[in-house]
Amino acid sequence: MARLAGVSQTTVSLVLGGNKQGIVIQEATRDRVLEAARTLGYVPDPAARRLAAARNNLLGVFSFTATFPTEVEHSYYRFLVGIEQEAAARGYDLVLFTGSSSGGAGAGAPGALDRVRLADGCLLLGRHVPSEPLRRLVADGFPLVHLGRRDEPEGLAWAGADYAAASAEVVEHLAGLGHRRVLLVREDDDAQASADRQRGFLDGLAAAGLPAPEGTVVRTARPAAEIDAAWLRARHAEGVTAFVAEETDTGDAWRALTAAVSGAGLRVPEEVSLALLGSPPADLAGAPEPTGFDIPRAEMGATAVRLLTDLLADGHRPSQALVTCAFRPGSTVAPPPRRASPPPPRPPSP
Amino acid sequence: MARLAGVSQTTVSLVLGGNKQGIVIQEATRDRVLEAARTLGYVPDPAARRLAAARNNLLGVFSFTATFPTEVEHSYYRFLVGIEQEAAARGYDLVLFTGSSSGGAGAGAPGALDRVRLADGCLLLGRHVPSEPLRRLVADGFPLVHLGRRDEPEGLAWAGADYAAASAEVVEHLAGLGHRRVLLVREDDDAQASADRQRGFLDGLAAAGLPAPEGTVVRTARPAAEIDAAWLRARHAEGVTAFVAEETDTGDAWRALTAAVSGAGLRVPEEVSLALLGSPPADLAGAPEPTGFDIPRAEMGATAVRLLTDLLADGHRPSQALVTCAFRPGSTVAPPPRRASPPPPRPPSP
DNA sequence: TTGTAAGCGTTATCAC
DNA sequence: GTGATAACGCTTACAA
Repeated sequence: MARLAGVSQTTVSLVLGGNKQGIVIQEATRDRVLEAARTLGYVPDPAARRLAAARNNLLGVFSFTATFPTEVEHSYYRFLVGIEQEAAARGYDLVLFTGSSSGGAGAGAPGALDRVRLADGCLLLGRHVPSEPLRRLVADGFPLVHLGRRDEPEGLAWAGADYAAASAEVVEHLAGLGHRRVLLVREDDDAQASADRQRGFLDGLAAAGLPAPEGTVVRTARPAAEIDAAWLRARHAEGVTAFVAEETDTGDAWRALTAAVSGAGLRVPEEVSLALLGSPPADLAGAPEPTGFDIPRAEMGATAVRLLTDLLADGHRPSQALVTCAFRPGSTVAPPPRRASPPPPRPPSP
Repeated sequence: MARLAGVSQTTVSLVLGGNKQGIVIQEATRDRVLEAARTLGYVPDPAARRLAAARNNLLGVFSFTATFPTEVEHSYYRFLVGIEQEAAARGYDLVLFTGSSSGGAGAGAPGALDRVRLADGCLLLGRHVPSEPLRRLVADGFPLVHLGRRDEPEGLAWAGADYAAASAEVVEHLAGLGHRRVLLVREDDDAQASADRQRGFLDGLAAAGLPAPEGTVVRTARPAAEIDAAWLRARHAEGVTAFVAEETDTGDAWRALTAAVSGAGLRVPEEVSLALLGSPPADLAGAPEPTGFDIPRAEMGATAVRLLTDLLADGHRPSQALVTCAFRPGSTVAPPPRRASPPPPRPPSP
């Protein structure tokens, strides 16, 4: 203990700790403590600190899949960039709770989530955060911020991307170019992110005064199998001039779409326009840049940290923040070819 | 407290905690405690248990550059993959010290390194870890493991890649193919990793019975400027048939080399062979795969964690581990063209 | 301005 | 087997 190096324990705590009480300490004493601490390399024990004061300047990061999966592009890397920066700027260190990594106790393990109580507050990552343990944490008033929209446990704070607005913007861009029939290809799951995109897509259609007949939104669990050249040619023949895919974990929807178009022998963007609600998968890095929007992951991470530290500081009630996604012009969209403006007279095949 | 719900505190701890002592507890009591805990939604406070147990199951990760730079390829990502997995498997959480991120206190800030003491032990990342603060930590017996070889403070444990052996292997591969004159292009710094590669390179030359005349190792601080088409043509004219570059943070050496070769109008591998001691930069992903070796970063991370937890567990003295790098055949190496086998008769330009 | 003492919620060591 | 009781290292009234 640094107390050996001069003064008393209280003083040490006052000097090294926040000294929220505004107690005045002699410059000399202060320096003596600092000096001693440096000499001994003394650091207050976070656990003890947290136990006594309920605060230790540690922010937790908990994800229900490995935080660092083998494949970079499937990871939370971009989020962490922002999280780390913002946390550092605010004087917090990060605790990565590994509860859910393969080999670990597993996210389902009872108490896995409870470990986050070691930190002052915690960031939650991932689509599939189990509700039950979460609910208790929230009920206990433990400061939590989820990365991504999440309505589930009421009162949970979150920082999400405004997929809806960005998706609407893409659709309106398409409409402005003259497209009248636009299709959305999405995953067949219930993720909030997918739902938001679909809502934005439909809103965009509505805003542009375009109809959204049956079949405008295509849900598929296996894009590679269902979205093929024949399918695409059929839709194109029906008068569809633009296809929109959502970004998925695997990027399969977009991959299937581009493959189908080239399989159908159609040129992009001269004959068909393609848009992607998110970023393209890494392995398509060489291909022409898709029109769509970028998910501001780093900014979302930073925003989440800001939300969390605000929560910690003034005990405000949990709030939520929507971060704007930047429109990406890309080069896969153009005005539709003349003949396709109105739906062709030939009756659509059932 | 669950003690209200039946029995005593000790019993609760025994039931809910690990019960390492192997103490036997009545089934009935046990159930009563479990039941009560569930009813009250009671969860042992992790901070308290860690305080009492004098261990907090936290492994530190400290780097002197931001742990998550904006560009993925410049990051410690691959290391973290292994670190996270192994830590999780062993029941440890990770503390990411943000001390060195932009916006933070800065790595140079006094006491920045001392903060790691809040963890049970710490992993050190990065080439340029300052020695002085480190030395004290080591002297105090704080469990530390450096990622990468490091002789500096005696008694520091490390987990490194066997660059020397892998580099030698690459050179011998080249020699086996018939190359007699091979050059190494390396950075002009004093990193251990560079030194190891150079040593392995020279060892490989020696093992193959090849000479290493002056100029065999080219040190350059600005590869892009010095390694150009003219330079390469000159070396080639002198009889050099293979060029080896080390992997650097920026990948510049390799990038310069490949650019110089194509600038000189030489075909790879028909006219010149190229090898890379490490992995190619991400932006060259589309190019033919360089012959060389892969740095087993994830495995290094996992090994480091293993070393560290061993240190924690049985208090063994710090040890070091060398992880083998896998040879990567690639497609940038082939036997040298006939005429170049012996150095050409024409005198080398000075 | 500085020191004293009482917890914070567990775990560990003993008697019972 | 189970229950007191003393740490664990710190913060925070409160006393000096």
